[in-house]
Amino acid sequence: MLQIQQIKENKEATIAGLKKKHFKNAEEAVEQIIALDDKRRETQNELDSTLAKSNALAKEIGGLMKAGKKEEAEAAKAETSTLKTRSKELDETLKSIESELYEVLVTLPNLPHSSVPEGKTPEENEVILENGTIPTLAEDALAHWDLIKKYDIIDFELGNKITGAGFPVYKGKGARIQRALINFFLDEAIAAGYAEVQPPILINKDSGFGTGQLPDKDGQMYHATVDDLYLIPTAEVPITNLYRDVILQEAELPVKNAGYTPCFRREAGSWGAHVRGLNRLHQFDKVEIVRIEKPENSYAALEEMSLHVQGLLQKLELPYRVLRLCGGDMSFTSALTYDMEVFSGAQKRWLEVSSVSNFETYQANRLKLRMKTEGKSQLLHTLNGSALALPRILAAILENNQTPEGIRIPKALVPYCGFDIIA
RNA sequence: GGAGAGAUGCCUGAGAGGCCGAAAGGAACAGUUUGCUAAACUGUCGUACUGGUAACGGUACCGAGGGUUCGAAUCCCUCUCUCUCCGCCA
Repeated sequence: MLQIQQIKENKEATIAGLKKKHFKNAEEAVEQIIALDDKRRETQNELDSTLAKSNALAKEIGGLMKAGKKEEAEAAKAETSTLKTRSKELDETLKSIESELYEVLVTLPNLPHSSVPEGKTPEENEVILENGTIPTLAEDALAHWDLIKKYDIIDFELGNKITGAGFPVYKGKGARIQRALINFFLDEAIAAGYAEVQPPILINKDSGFGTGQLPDKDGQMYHATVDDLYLIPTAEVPITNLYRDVILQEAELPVKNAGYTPCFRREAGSWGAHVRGLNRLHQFDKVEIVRIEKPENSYAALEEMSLHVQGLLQKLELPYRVLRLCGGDMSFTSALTYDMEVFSGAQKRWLEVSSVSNFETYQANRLKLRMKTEGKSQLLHTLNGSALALPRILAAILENNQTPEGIRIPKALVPYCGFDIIA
């Protein structure tokens, strides 16, 4: 959520930023917010002074009662009733203005960082670097959805039976390589200074609001209605919400957390030709890194996170590229996002495996995540990134490393797997 | 799931209609002092909105939401959560 103060002080920049994000009616929304805020302030001032008067009167009455001046007390009592109705009215007006203001405010996306390229579609994202060699596979190279059948390591049919489409069953070396990847990613994160956390994978509504999944994206989450809980779409949600309503000491910063969780996404309406096999699932595994930073450090932290993710890809010997997302393709809440994509040799396409973002104060404002400096509290910056999501990594490993003898396991992963080939 | 108890500031904990934004202690921070990994003393020490250049004010918040009252942390109702005991159980 954007801060009203900021919108007011930087009206033109706000409108320009919203436009870069392809938000419609930017001017109208900003004008409306400013007008509503003025009205809110005016109403609150009147309410406060009305309440101040009746507080003073109440005190007076108390004094009169004690002094035994009953008649004077009664007279004063009569006076309070008009103040009371007035303050009730004002309170209702204030509440309705506040909720109206909130309704408009939450529709505004975060403003993009100045380095974010103009553009609307994924094609307009900026490729900022490419690393590794694109593998040259044999003509008859198999896509991962064929490889998993050939070696019997992941079973979609079985998952269909148990749950439904998009819930695969990992078997044998398939299951073991999953476990290896999770441990590998967590160990790397810990080595990079992240503290591991294991959060719940069901969250309540407040948490959904805190990171911005609610109210607009509730259709993307599985909802356990009996208890009104949601299955997490990413560990970002529970981990970031650990710091909801928290005021941190400066010395506690930066906060660096990492956590493995399964992630659940309904992916309503997004199934198509490009989502075969492991490319898109309803349930998948991911190690997420989350950071809370002082505003002046957040962009340095973002670069560090990007390098951390790249390091993982290098150790897994996967060819990758890094994109800086354009205004139109960025998420609602992000100020700057890097996407990491690996090249999937048999599908001959890039697959997004990580997304690292700086949200600046956008999440912190809703979370009420602050730091105290010199007696004043200020909002902090939040960042997160996948490090990494498993399915597409696995798809790329399987495809790129296929040989007539079987699938070679990247060296870095062998100690974790306990085998070096899937044959 | 059944029964009981409770929810107060960073923590412990008092407060039982007006003198309470809230005692006291601890923690933390600042200063003074003592020749030293510390003690003593003094001071500061919740959040948000809001008025004011500022000094300094106003309002709201004692789990959440309602109600009674001129006046509620305190009384009433609803909800949520926590703890203890019982039941069930990985």
